[in-house]
Amino acid sequence: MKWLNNLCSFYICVKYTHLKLSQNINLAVDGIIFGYQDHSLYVLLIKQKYGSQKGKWALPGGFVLDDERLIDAVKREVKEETGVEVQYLEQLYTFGDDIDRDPRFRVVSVAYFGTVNPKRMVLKPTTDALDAQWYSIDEIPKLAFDHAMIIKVALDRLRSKLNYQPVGFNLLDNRFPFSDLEQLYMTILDRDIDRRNFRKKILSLGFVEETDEYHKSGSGRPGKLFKFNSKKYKELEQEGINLDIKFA
Amino acid sequence: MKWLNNLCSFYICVKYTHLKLSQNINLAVDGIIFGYQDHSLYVLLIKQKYGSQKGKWALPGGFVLDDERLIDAVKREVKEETGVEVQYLEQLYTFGDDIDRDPRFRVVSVAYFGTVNPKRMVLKPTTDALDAQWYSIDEIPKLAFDHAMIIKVALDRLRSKLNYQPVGFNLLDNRFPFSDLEQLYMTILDRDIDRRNFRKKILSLGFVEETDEYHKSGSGRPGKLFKFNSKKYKELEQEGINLDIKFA
DNA sequence: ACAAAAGTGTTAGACCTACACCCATGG
DNA sequence: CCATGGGTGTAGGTCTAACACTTTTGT
Repeated sequence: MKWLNNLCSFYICVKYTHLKLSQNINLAVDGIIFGYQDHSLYVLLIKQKYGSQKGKWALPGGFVLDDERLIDAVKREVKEETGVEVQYLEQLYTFGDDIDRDPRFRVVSVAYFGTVNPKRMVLKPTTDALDAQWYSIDEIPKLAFDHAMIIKVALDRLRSKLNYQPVGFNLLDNRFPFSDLEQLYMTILDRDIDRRNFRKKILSLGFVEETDEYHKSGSGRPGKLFKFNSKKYKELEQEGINLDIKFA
Repeated sequence: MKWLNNLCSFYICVKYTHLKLSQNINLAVDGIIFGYQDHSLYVLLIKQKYGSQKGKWALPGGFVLDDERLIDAVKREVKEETGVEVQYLEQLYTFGDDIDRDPRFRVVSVAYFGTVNPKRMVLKPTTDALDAQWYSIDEIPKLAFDHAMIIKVALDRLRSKLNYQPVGFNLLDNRFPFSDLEQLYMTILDRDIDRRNFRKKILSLGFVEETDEYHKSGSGRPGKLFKFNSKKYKELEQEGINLDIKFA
Protein backbone atom coordinates (compact mmCIF):
# COMPACT_ATOMS: atom_id res chain seq x y z
CA MET A 1 0.00 0.00 0.00
CA LYS A 2 3.06 2.18 -0.03
CA TRP A 3 2.13 3.52 -3.43
CA LEU A 4 -1.05 4.94 -1.98
CA ASN A 5 0.67 6.90 0.71
CA ASN A 6 0.78 10.12 -1.11
CA LEU A 7 -2.75 10.92 -2.07
CA CYS A 8 -1.95 13.80 -4.27
CA SER A 9 0.63 12.37 -6.56
CA PHE A 10 -1.43 9.26 -6.94
CA TYR A 11 -4.59 11.18 -7.58
CA ILE A 12 -2.96 13.18 -10.28
CA CYS A 13 -1.40 10.16 -11.85
CA VAL A 14 -4.80 8.59 -12.14
CA LYS A 15 -6.46 11.75 -13.20
CA TYR A 16 -4.10 12.32 -16.02
CA THR A 17 -3.71 8.83 -17.35
CA HIS A 18 -7.37 7.89 -16.92
CA LEU A 19 -6.44 4.70 -15.19
CA LYS A 20 -9.02 3.13 -12.97
CA LEU A 21 -7.88 3.34 -9.39
CA SER A 22 -7.57 -0.23 -8.25
CA GLN A 23 -9.95 0.28 -5.41
CA ASN A 24 -12.44 -2.46 -4.84
CA ILE A 25 -15.28 -0.53 -3.26
CA ASN A 26 -18.70 -0.10 -4.75
CA LEU A 27 -20.98 2.77 -4.07
CA ALA A 28 -24.65 2.26 -3.40
CA VAL A 29 -27.54 4.26 -2.00
CA ASP A 30 -30.37 3.22 0.27
CA GLY A 31 -33.65 4.99 0.80
CA ILE A 32 -35.49 5.07 4.09
CA ILE A 33 -38.90 6.28 3.00
CA PHE A 34 -41.41 7.15 5.68
CA GLY A 35 -45.12 7.44 5.16
CA TYR A 36 -47.84 8.26 7.64
CA GLN A 37 -51.39 7.01 7.63
CA ASP A 38 -54.06 6.29 10.22
CA HIS A 39 -51.95 7.05 13.27
CA SER A 40 -49.07 4.90 12.14
CA LEU A 41 -45.68 5.60 10.67
CA TYR A 42 -44.65 3.28 7.86
CA VAL A 43 -41.37 2.42 6.18
CA LEU A 44 -41.10 1.27 2.59
CA LEU A 45 -39.43 -2.13 2.19
CA ILE A 46 -38.72 -4.51 -0.66
CA LYS A 47 -38.27 -8.23 -0.65
CA GLN A 48 -34.91 -9.59 -1.70
CA LYS A 49 -35.40 -11.96 -4.56
CA TYR A 50 -32.00 -13.57 -4.90
CA GLY A 51 -28.91 -14.48 -2.96
CA SER A 52 -27.93 -15.20 0.57
CA GLN A 53 -30.45 -12.66 1.79
CA LYS A 54 -33.18 -14.11 -0.44
CA GLY A 55 -36.62 -13.76 0.99
CA LYS A 56 -35.54 -11.18 3.53
CA TRP A 57 -36.93 -7.71 3.47
CA ALA A 58 -34.61 -4.79 2.88
CA LEU A 59 -34.53 -1.09 2.17
CA PRO A 60 -34.91 -0.08 -1.46
CA GLY A 61 -31.61 0.97 -2.98
CA GLY A 62 -28.89 0.08 -5.40
CA PHE A 63 -25.72 1.08 -7.12
CA VAL A 64 -25.02 4.61 -8.21
CA LEU A 65 -24.50 5.18 -11.92
CA ASP A 66 -21.29 6.89 -12.94
CA ASP A 67 -22.97 10.05 -14.13
CA GLU A 68 -25.78 10.22 -11.63
CA ARG A 69 -26.09 12.39 -8.56
CA LEU A 70 -26.52 10.50 -5.33
CA ILE A 71 -29.99 11.80 -4.62
CA ASP A 72 -31.11 10.93 -8.14
CA ALA A 73 -29.85 7.41 -7.64
CA VAL A 74 -32.10 7.07 -4.61
CA LYS A 75 -35.10 8.46 -6.46
CA ARG A 76 -34.48 6.13 -9.37
CA GLU A 77 -34.03 3.03 -7.28
CA VAL A 78 -37.06 3.67 -5.11
CA LYS A 79 -39.18 4.34 -8.17
CA GLU A 80 -37.94 1.23 -9.97
CA GLU A 81 -38.35 -1.07 -7.04
CA THR A 82 -41.59 0.17 -5.55
CA GLY A 83 -43.22 2.59 -7.94
CA VAL A 84 -43.20 5.30 -5.30
CA GLU A 85 -42.07 8.77 -6.34
CA VAL A 86 -40.35 10.52 -3.49
CA GLN A 87 -40.36 14.29 -3.31
CA TYR A 88 -38.34 15.03 -0.23
CA LEU A 89 -35.04 13.33 0.50
CA GLU A 90 -32.20 14.26 2.76
CA GLN A 91 -28.86 12.63 3.28
CA LEU A 92 -28.75 10.61 6.47
CA TYR A 93 -25.43 8.87 6.86
CA THR A 94 -22.88 6.87 4.93
CA PHE A 95 -22.54 3.30 6.08
CA GLY A 96 -19.46 1.54 4.93
CA ASP A 97 -17.59 -0.10 7.73
CA ASP A 98 -18.91 -3.58 7.32
CA ILE A 99 -15.57 -4.68 5.92
CA ASP A 100 -15.77 -8.23 7.11
CA ARG A 101 -18.84 -9.32 5.20
CA ASP A 102 -17.09 -9.96 1.91
CA PRO A 103 -13.74 -8.22 1.52
CA ARG A 104 -13.73 -8.87 -2.20
CA PHE A 105 -16.94 -7.00 -2.65
CA ARG A 106 -17.20 -4.14 -0.25
CA VAL A 107 -20.23 -1.89 -0.57
CA VAL A 108 -20.36 1.59 0.87
CA SER A 109 -23.85 2.91 0.99
CA VAL A 110 -25.08 6.45 1.32
CA ALA A 111 -28.43 6.39 3.08
CA TYR A 112 -31.06 9.03 2.37
CA PHE A 113 -34.24 9.37 4.28
CA GLY A 114 -37.40 10.77 2.83
CA THR A 115 -41.07 11.26 3.40
CA VAL A 116 -44.08 10.86 1.17
CA ASN A 117 -47.65 11.90 1.72
CA PRO A 118 -50.52 9.42 1.73
CA LYS A 119 -51.46 10.05 -1.90
CA ARG A 120 -48.00 9.01 -2.99
CA MET A 121 -47.93 5.90 -0.90
CA VAL A 122 -49.61 3.83 -3.60
CA LEU A 123 -47.39 0.95 -4.68
CA LYS A 124 -47.40 0.49 -8.41
CA PRO A 125 -46.41 -2.75 -10.04
CA THR A 126 -42.94 -2.36 -11.51
CA THR A 127 -41.04 -4.17 -14.19
CA ASP A 128 -38.87 -5.51 -11.43
CA ALA A 129 -40.87 -8.33 -9.97
CA LEU A 130 -39.83 -7.55 -6.44
CA ASP A 131 -42.34 -7.50 -3.70
CA ALA A 132 -42.65 -4.09 -2.11
CA GLN A 133 -44.65 -3.12 0.93
CA TRP A 134 -45.20 -0.51 3.61
CA TYR A 135 -44.46 -1.77 7.10
CA SER A 136 -45.54 -0.06 10.26
CA ILE A 137 -42.44 0.81 12.25
CA ASP A 138 -43.79 -1.26 15.10
CA GLU A 139 -43.94 -4.37 12.96
CA ILE A 140 -40.79 -4.41 10.93
CA PRO A 141 -39.69 -7.93 9.98
CA LYS A 142 -36.14 -9.18 10.23
CA LEU A 143 -34.17 -7.27 7.64
CA ALA A 144 -31.22 -8.03 5.37
CA PHE A 145 -27.76 -6.58 6.01
CA ASP A 146 -27.59 -3.83 8.63
CA HIS A 147 -30.82 -2.29 7.48
CA ALA A 148 -32.55 -2.58 10.83
CA MET A 149 -29.84 -0.37 12.31
CA ILE A 150 -30.11 2.09 9.45
CA ILE A 151 -33.84 2.45 10.05
CA LYS A 152 -33.15 3.12 13.71
CA VAL A 153 -30.75 5.91 12.79
CA ALA A 154 -33.31 7.37 10.41
CA LEU A 155 -36.02 7.28 13.04
CA ASP A 156 -33.77 8.99 15.56
CA ARG A 157 -33.07 11.68 13.02
CA LEU A 158 -36.74 12.14 12.24
CA ARG A 159 -37.51 12.41 15.95
CA SER A 160 -34.84 14.96 16.57
CA LYS A 161 -35.92 16.96 13.53
CA LEU A 162 -39.20 17.66 15.26
CA ASN A 163 -37.28 19.72 17.77
CA TYR A 164 -35.64 22.13 15.40
CA GLN A 165 -37.58 22.07 12.15
CA PRO A 166 -41.18 22.06 11.04
CA VAL A 167 -42.21 18.54 10.03
CA GLY A 168 -45.28 17.27 8.28
CA PHE A 169 -45.38 18.94 4.90
CA ASN A 170 -44.36 15.76 3.17
CA LEU A 171 -46.21 13.39 5.44
CA LEU A 172 -49.71 14.80 5.55
CA ASP A 173 -52.20 15.45 2.81
CA ASN A 174 -52.64 18.90 1.36
CA ARG A 175 -55.47 19.76 3.74
CA PHE A 176 -55.72 18.04 7.06
CA PRO A 177 -57.56 18.33 10.35
CA PHE A 178 -55.36 19.61 13.15
CA SER A 179 -55.68 16.34 14.98
CA ASP A 180 -53.76 14.65 12.17
CA LEU A 181 -50.75 16.79 12.93
CA GLU A 182 -51.11 16.03 16.63
CA GLN A 183 -51.32 12.34 15.91
CA LEU A 184 -48.33 12.53 13.60
CA TYR A 185 -46.19 14.13 16.28
CA MET A 186 -47.41 11.72 18.91
CA THR A 187 -46.71 8.76 16.65
CA ILE A 188 -43.20 9.86 15.79
CA LEU A 189 -42.30 10.87 19.32
CA ASP A 190 -44.18 7.96 20.77
CA ARG A 191 -45.64 9.92 23.64
CA ASP A 192 -48.67 11.99 24.51
CA ILE A 193 -49.01 15.64 23.76
CA ASP A 194 -51.22 18.21 25.45
CA ARG A 195 -53.63 19.20 22.67
CA ARG A 196 -54.10 22.79 23.77
CA ASN A 197 -50.46 23.59 24.27
CA PHE A 198 -49.47 21.88 21.05
CA ARG A 199 -52.02 23.83 19.03
CA LYS A 200 -50.95 27.11 20.58
CA LYS A 201 -47.29 26.45 19.91
CA ILE A 202 -47.68 25.28 16.33
CA LEU A 203 -50.07 28.07 15.36
CA SER A 204 -47.84 30.68 16.96
CA LEU A 205 -44.98 29.50 14.77
CA GLY A 206 -47.09 30.26 11.75
CA PHE A 207 -46.20 27.47 9.37
CA VAL A 208 -49.69 25.98 9.66
CA GLU A 209 -52.77 27.94 8.69
CA GLU A 210 -56.51 27.58 8.98
CA THR A 211 -58.61 27.19 5.87
CA ASP A 212 -62.37 27.69 5.48
CA GLU A 213 -62.99 24.06 4.75
CA TYR A 214 -64.20 21.49 7.20
CA HIS A 215 -63.39 17.88 7.68
CA LYS A 216 -66.30 15.46 7.48
CA SER A 217 -65.35 13.06 10.18
CA GLY A 218 -67.15 9.77 10.70
CA SER A 219 -68.32 10.90 14.06
CA GLY A 220 -67.94 13.82 16.35
CA ARG A 221 -67.79 17.48 15.59
CA PRO A 222 -66.25 18.29 12.20
CA GLY A 223 -62.96 20.10 12.44
CA LYS A 224 -61.50 22.86 10.35
CA LEU A 225 -58.99 21.80 7.76
CA PHE A 226 -55.51 23.27 7.94
CA LYS A 227 -52.75 23.68 5.40
CA PHE A 228 -49.06 24.37 5.52
CA ASN A 229 -47.85 27.83 4.66
CA SER A 230 -44.99 26.68 2.51
CA LYS A 231 -43.21 30.03 2.45
CA LYS A 232 -43.13 30.19 6.23
CA TYR A 233 -42.39 26.47 6.40
CA LYS A 234 -39.28 26.80 4.29
CA GLU A 235 -38.16 29.84 6.24
CA LEU A 236 -38.41 27.97 9.51
CA GLU A 237 -36.75 24.93 8.00
CA GLN A 238 -33.68 27.05 7.44
CA GLU A 239 -33.78 29.18 10.56
CA GLY A 240 -34.72 26.38 12.89
CA ILE A 241 -37.57 26.66 15.32
CA ASN A 242 -35.94 26.00 18.62
CA LEU A 243 -33.60 28.90 19.02
CA ASP A 244 -33.52 28.54 22.74
CA ILE A 245 -29.95 29.20 23.66
CA LYS A 246 -29.83 32.91 23.07
CA PHE A 247 -26.67 33.77 24.95
CA ALA A 248 -25.72 37.40 24.64
CA MET B 1 -27.72 0.84 -18.36
CA LYS B 2 -30.61 -1.57 -18.72
CA TRP B 3 -28.56 -4.31 -17.11
CA LEU B 4 -28.30 -2.25 -13.95
CA ASN B 5 -32.00 -1.84 -13.56
CA ASN B 6 -32.51 -4.67 -11.21
CA LEU B 7 -30.25 -4.04 -8.31
CA CYS B 8 -30.74 -7.31 -6.61
CA SER B 9 -30.06 -9.72 -9.37
CA PHE B 10 -27.06 -7.73 -10.42
CA TYR B 11 -25.75 -7.49 -6.90
CA ILE B 12 -25.99 -11.20 -6.47
CA CYS B 13 -24.39 -11.89 -9.78
CA VAL B 14 -21.43 -9.82 -8.75
CA LYS B 15 -21.34 -11.14 -5.26
CA TYR B 16 -21.21 -14.70 -6.39
CA THR B 17 -18.85 -14.47 -9.29
CA HIS B 18 -16.54 -11.97 -7.63
CA LEU B 19 -16.59 -9.76 -10.66
CA LYS B 20 -15.75 -6.14 -10.16
CA LEU B 21 -18.84 -4.06 -10.73
CA SER B 22 -18.00 -1.86 -13.66
CA GLN B 23 -18.68 1.26 -11.71
CA ASN B 24 -16.23 4.04 -12.21
CA ILE B 25 -16.50 5.84 -8.89
CA ASN B 26 -13.73 6.20 -6.38
CA LEU B 27 -14.22 6.64 -2.71
CA ALA B 28 -12.23 9.14 -0.73
CA VAL B 29 -12.40 10.81 2.64
CA ASP B 30 -11.67 14.37 3.67
CA GLY B 31 -10.94 15.66 7.14
CA ILE B 32 -12.00 19.04 8.39
CA ILE B 33 -9.89 19.40 11.50
CA PHE B 34 -10.55 22.32 13.78
CA GLY B 35 -8.17 23.66 16.36
CA TYR B 36 -8.57 26.56 18.74
CA GLN B 37 -5.87 28.85 20.03
CA ASP B 38 -5.62 32.44 21.20
CA HIS B 39 -9.20 33.42 20.43
CA SER B 40 -9.14 32.00 16.94
CA LEU B 41 -10.51 28.91 15.32
CA TYR B 42 -8.17 27.20 12.88
CA VAL B 43 -8.58 24.64 10.12
CA LEU B 44 -5.88 22.24 9.05
CA LEU B 45 -4.95 22.53 5.36
CA ILE B 46 -2.38 20.98 3.07
CA LYS B 47 -0.83 22.31 -0.09
CA GLN B 48 -1.47 20.43 -3.30
CA LYS B 49 1.83 19.50 -4.82
CA TYR B 50 0.81 18.24 -8.24
CA GLY B 51 -1.82 18.54 -10.92
CA SER B 52 -4.35 21.05 -12.07
CA GLN B 53 -4.87 22.17 -8.50
CA LYS B 54 -1.11 22.42 -7.88
CA GLY B 55 -0.19 25.07 -5.40
CA LYS B 56 -3.70 25.39 -4.10
CA TRP B 57 -4.53 24.58 -0.52
CA ALA B 58 -6.94 21.77 0.23
CA LEU B 59 -8.33 19.66 3.04
CA PRO B 60 -6.27 16.64 4.05
CA GLY B 61 -7.75 13.42 2.74
CA GLY B 62 -7.37 10.61 0.26
CA PHE B 63 -8.63 7.30 -1.00
CA VAL B 64 -10.07 4.67 1.26
CA LEU B 65 -8.28 1.34 1.34
CA ASP B 66 -10.36 -1.73 0.59
CA ASP B 67 -10.15 -3.14 4.08
CA GLU B 68 -10.16 0.10 6.03
CA ARG B 69 -13.01 1.69 7.93
CA LEU B 70 -13.90 5.17 6.77
CA ILE B 71 -12.95 6.88 9.99
CA ASP B 72 -9.61 5.09 10.02
CA ALA B 73 -8.93 6.31 6.52
CA VAL B 74 -9.40 9.88 7.72
CA LYS B 75 -7.11 9.38 10.70
CA ARG B 76 -4.47 7.79 8.52
CA GLU B 77 -4.56 10.46 5.84
CA VAL B 78 -4.49 13.35 8.27
CA LYS B 79 -1.59 11.77 10.14
CA GLU B 80 0.33 11.06 6.95
CA GLU B 81 -0.17 14.46 5.44
CA THR B 82 0.19 16.69 8.47
CA GLY B 83 1.51 14.65 11.38
CA VAL B 84 -1.53 15.56 13.46
CA GLU B 85 -3.21 12.79 15.40
CA VAL B 86 -6.92 13.38 15.67
CA GLN B 87 -8.85 11.97 18.58
CA TYR B 88 -12.40 13.02 17.88
CA LEU B 89 -13.98 12.66 14.46
CA GLU B 90 -17.57 12.59 13.36
CA GLN B 91 -19.09 12.03 9.97
CA LEU B 92 -20.21 15.25 8.36
CA TYR B 93 -21.58 14.63 4.90
CA THR B 94 -20.86 12.75 1.72
CA PHE B 95 -20.06 14.95 -1.22
CA GLY B 96 -20.25 13.31 -4.57
CA ASP B 97 -22.36 15.22 -7.00
CA ASP B 98 -19.63 17.01 -8.82
CA ILE B 99 -20.16 14.75 -11.83
CA ASP B 100 -19.10 17.25 -14.42
CA ARG B 101 -15.53 17.75 -13.32
CA ASP B 102 -14.17 14.63 -14.97
CA PRO B 103 -16.73 11.96 -15.73
CA ARG B 104 -14.05 9.35 -16.27
CA PHE B 105 -12.75 9.82 -12.77
CA ARG B 106 -15.53 10.58 -10.40
CA VAL B 107 -14.63 10.89 -6.76
CA VAL B 108 -17.17 10.61 -4.00
CA SER B 109 -15.83 11.86 -0.73
CA VAL B 110 -17.05 11.23 2.78
CA ALA B 111 -16.17 14.24 4.90
CA TYR B 112 -15.44 13.90 8.60
CA PHE B 113 -14.96 16.78 10.91
CA GLY B 114 -12.86 16.66 13.99
CA THR B 115 -11.30 18.71 16.71
CA VAL B 116 -7.89 18.66 18.33
CA ASN B 117 -6.63 20.42 21.39
CA PRO B 118 -3.74 22.89 21.30
CA LYS B 119 -1.12 20.34 22.37
CA ARG B 120 -1.96 18.19 19.38
CA MET B 121 -1.84 21.04 16.94
CA VAL B 122 1.89 20.65 16.41
CA LEU B 123 2.67 19.92 12.78
CA LYS B 124 5.31 17.25 12.40
CA PRO B 125 7.34 16.86 9.27
CA THR B 126 6.05 13.88 7.31
CA THR B 127 7.54 11.65 4.68
CA ASP B 128 5.13 13.22 2.30
CA ALA B 129 6.74 16.49 1.42
CA LEU B 130 3.47 18.37 1.40
CA ASP B 131 3.16 21.69 3.06
CA ALA B 132 0.67 21.63 5.89
CA GLN B 133 -0.58 24.54 7.95
CA TRP B 134 -3.24 25.77 10.29
CA TYR B 135 -5.33 28.60 8.87
CA SER B 136 -7.57 30.86 10.88
CA ILE B 137 -11.10 30.47 9.57
CA ASP B 138 -11.13 34.17 8.84
CA GLU B 139 -8.15 33.92 6.54
CA ILE B 140 -8.67 30.81 4.49
CA PRO B 141 -7.00 31.00 1.09
CA LYS B 142 -8.66 29.94 -2.14
CA LEU B 143 -9.07 26.20 -1.94
CA ALA B 144 -8.98 23.33 -4.41
CA PHE B 145 -12.14 21.52 -5.51
CA ASP B 146 -15.25 22.29 -3.50
CA HIS B 147 -13.35 22.37 -0.23
CA ALA B 148 -14.37 25.91 0.66
CA MET B 149 -17.98 24.79 0.63
CA ILE B 150 -17.17 21.72 2.67
CA ILE B 151 -15.55 23.87 5.35
CA LYS B 152 -18.64 26.06 5.43
CA VAL B 153 -20.82 23.01 6.03
CA ALA B 154 -18.49 21.85 8.79
CA LEU B 155 -18.55 25.24 10.47
CA ASP B 156 -22.33 25.32 10.35
CA ARG B 157 -22.41 21.91 11.95
CA LEU B 158 -19.96 22.94 14.65
CA ARG B 159 -22.04 26.05 15.37
CA SER B 160 -25.26 24.14 15.64
CA LYS B 161 -23.63 21.53 17.85
CA LEU B 162 -23.14 24.19 20.49
CA ASN B 163 -26.90 24.28 20.86
CA TYR B 164 -27.50 20.68 21.68
CA GLN B 165 -24.23 19.19 22.87
CA PRO B 166 -21.38 20.15 25.14
CA VAL B 167 -18.42 21.35 23.09
CA GLY B 168 -14.86 22.06 24.03
CA PHE B 169 -13.42 18.85 25.40
CA ASN B 170 -11.38 18.31 22.28
CA LEU B 171 -10.59 21.95 21.65
CA LEU B 172 -9.29 23.19 24.97
CA ASP B 173 -6.37 22.10 27.05
CA ASN B 174 -6.82 19.81 30.02
CA ARG B 175 -7.12 22.68 32.47
CA PHE B 176 -8.31 26.03 31.28
CA PRO B 177 -9.51 29.34 32.67
CA PHE B 178 -13.23 29.86 32.28
CA SER B 179 -12.64 32.75 29.96
CA ASP B 180 -11.13 30.36 27.42
CA LEU B 181 -14.43 28.55 27.18
CA GLU B 182 -16.25 31.85 26.82
CA GLN B 183 -13.86 32.93 24.10
CA LEU B 184 -14.21 29.60 22.34
CA TYR B 185 -17.99 29.93 22.21
CA MET B 186 -17.79 33.52 21.13
CA THR B 187 -15.30 32.68 18.41
CA ILE B 188 -17.34 29.81 17.02
CA LEU B 189 -20.65 31.63 17.22
CA ASP B 190 -19.06 34.89 16.16
CA ARG B 191 -21.03 36.98 18.61
CA ASP B 192 -20.83 38.31 22.13
CA ILE B 193 -21.93 36.39 25.16
CA ASP B 194 -22.98 37.71 28.54
CA ARG B 195 -20.26 36.41 30.84
CA ARG B 196 -22.46 36.03 33.92
CA ASN B 197 -25.28 34.23 32.21
CA PHE B 198 -22.94 32.00 30.28
CA ARG B 199 -21.08 30.94 33.40
CA LYS B 200 -24.31 30.24 35.25
CA LYS B 201 -25.69 28.16 32.42
CA ILE B 202 -22.56 26.11 31.78
CA LEU B 203 -21.88 25.42 35.43
CA SER B 204 -25.48 24.44 36.03
CA LEU B 205 -25.17 21.82 33.30
CA GLY B 206 -22.33 20.27 35.25
CA PHE B 207 -19.97 19.17 32.51
CA VAL B 208 -17.38 21.74 33.57
CA GLU B 209 -15.89 21.75 37.06
CA GLU B 210 -13.70 23.98 39.16
CA THR B 211 -10.27 22.82 40.21
CA ASP B 212 -8.04 24.21 42.97
CA GLU B 213 -5.45 25.47 40.57
CA TYR B 214 -5.07 29.00 39.34
CA HIS B 215 -4.13 30.45 36.05
CA LYS B 216 -1.11 32.78 36.02
CA SER B 217 -2.26 35.37 33.61
CA GLY B 218 0.03 37.99 32.21
CA SER B 219 -2.01 40.69 33.80
CA GLY B 220 -5.17 41.02 35.78
CA ARG B 221 -6.55 38.87 38.51
CA PRO B 222 -5.60 35.20 38.20
CA GLY B 223 -8.56 32.94 37.49
CA LYS B 224 -9.39 29.47 38.72
CA LEU B 225 -8.66 26.69 36.29
CA PHE B 226 -11.53 24.46 35.20
CA LYS B 227 -11.70 20.99 33.76
CA PHE B 228 -14.29 18.93 31.93
CA ASN B 229 -16.12 16.25 33.84
CA SER B 230 -15.85 13.66 31.13
CA LYS B 231 -18.48 11.34 32.58
CA LYS B 232 -21.07 14.11 32.66
CA TYR B 233 -19.80 15.40 29.32
CA LYS B 234 -20.43 12.10 27.60
CA GLU B 235 -23.82 11.78 29.23
CA LEU B 236 -24.89 15.16 27.96
CA GLU B 237 -23.41 14.44 24.55
CA GLN B 238 -25.88 11.60 24.23
CA GLU B 239 -28.88 13.14 25.94
CA GLY B 240 -28.50 16.51 24.36
CA ILE B 241 -28.54 19.70 26.38
CA ASN B 242 -31.32 21.66 24.84
CA LEU B 243 -34.39 19.63 25.55
CA ASP B 244 -36.66 22.59 25.27
CA ILE B 245 -39.70 21.31 23.49
CA LYS B 246 -41.28 19.34 26.24
CA PHE B 247 -44.76 18.85 24.84
CA ALA B 248 -46.89 16.59 26.94
C1' DA C 1 -2.82 54.06 41.67
C1' DC C 2 -4.10 52.21 37.50
C1' DA C 3 -4.80 48.74 34.04
C1' DA C 4 -6.43 44.21 33.16
C1' DA C 5 -9.05 40.31 33.80
C1' DA C 6 -12.00 37.58 37.29
C1' DG C 7 -15.81 37.09 40.01
C1' DT C 8 -20.53 37.71 41.44
C1' DG C 9 -26.94 38.55 42.24
C1' DT C 10 -31.18 40.46 41.39
C1' DT C 11 -35.24 41.64 39.05
C1' DA C 12 -38.77 41.99 35.43
C1' DG C 13 -40.75 39.71 31.94
C1' DA C 14 -41.33 35.87 28.80
C1' DC C 15 -42.49 31.38 28.26
C1' DC C 16 -44.04 26.89 29.58
C1' DT C 17 -47.05 23.65 31.92
C1' DA C 18 -50.93 21.93 33.89
C1' DC C 19 -55.47 21.54 33.70
C1' DA C 20 -61.45 20.71 32.39
C1' DC C 21 -65.37 22.01 30.31
C1' DC C 22 -68.50 23.05 26.39
C1' DC C 23 -69.58 22.46 21.35
C1' DA C 24 -71.08 20.38 16.95
C1' DT C 25 -72.20 16.48 14.58
C1' DG C 26 -73.94 11.55 13.42
C1' DG C 27 -76.21 7.60 14.78
C1' DC D 1 -79.64 11.62 23.95
C1' DC D 2 -75.37 9.73 23.72
C1' DA D 3 -70.91 8.91 21.79
C1' DT D 4 -67.23 10.98 19.44
C1' DG D 5 -63.90 14.10 18.43
C1' DG D 6 -63.20 19.50 18.12
C1' DG D 7 -62.36 23.72 20.23
C1' DT D 8 -60.85 26.95 23.83
C1' DG D 9 -58.26 30.22 28.48
C1' DT D 10 -55.94 31.03 32.63
C1' DA D 11 -52.98 31.07 36.59
C1' DG D 12 -48.63 29.58 38.78
C1' DG D 13 -44.18 28.60 38.24
C1' DT D 14 -39.81 28.32 35.86
C1' DC D 15 -36.40 30.05 33.04
C1' DT D 16 -34.12 33.76 30.63
C1' DA D 17 -32.20 38.23 29.72
C1' DA D 18 -30.53 42.39 31.08
C1' DC D 19 -27.57 44.69 33.71
C1' DA D 20 -22.57 47.04 36.84
C1' DC D 21 -19.71 47.02 40.47
C1' DT D 22 -16.03 44.84 43.37
C1' DT D 23 -11.79 41.90 43.72
C1' DT D 24 -7.20 40.50 42.77
C1' DT D 25 -3.04 40.81 40.68
C1' DG D 26 1.09 42.97 37.98
C1' DT D 27 3.29 47.12 36.60
